[in-house]
Amino acid sequence: MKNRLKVLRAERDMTQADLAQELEVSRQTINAIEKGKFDPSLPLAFKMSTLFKLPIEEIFDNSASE
Amino acid sequence: MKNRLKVLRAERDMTQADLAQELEVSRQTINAIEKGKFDPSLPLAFKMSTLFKLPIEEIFDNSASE
DNA sequence: ACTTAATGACAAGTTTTATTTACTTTTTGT
DNA sequence: ACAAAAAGTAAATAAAACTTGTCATTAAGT
Repeated sequence: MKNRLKVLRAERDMTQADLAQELEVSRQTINAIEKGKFDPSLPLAFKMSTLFKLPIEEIFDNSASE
Repeated sequence: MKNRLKVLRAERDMTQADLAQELEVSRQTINAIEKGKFDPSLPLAFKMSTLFKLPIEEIFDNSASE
């Protein structure tokens, strides 16, 4: 599934490690999600939503369900 | 995590089995999610969102992060 | 050019948890 | 009261999220 994490990080001048720390996951997890290797759990998605103050739908793009 | 699945089903006069079939999961999965036993995967959450034509945030309630 | 920080990738393992299968209980309709 | 449908639950399996560790590549700063 595609996502806008990279951009959202950039807008806030955050590194993958920064984001990982705030979300309490490993840096590799952020990297993997960012690269579309797998999807976050729903709770983690909500955590991102809260952090970025954006609805999940504006962070993740489910079109074509990849 | 709490959710409004039961109500959303009722509004559409759908049974757990009906919903399960539409989402291509087992009926027990729907039941378990509905009862808050666990959360759906993000892809399944999106599928529900599409089916009910509602944002994920209006189906699932993450407040208090239970 | 050199050094460091940041990202990307990946294997392998762990662990959580989503999902299924099977069985029981409750509800609903007649 | 009975039968059938719907909902609930438990145990087991399957799947996938997530970690740790490591290394290679790219970007940024001095």
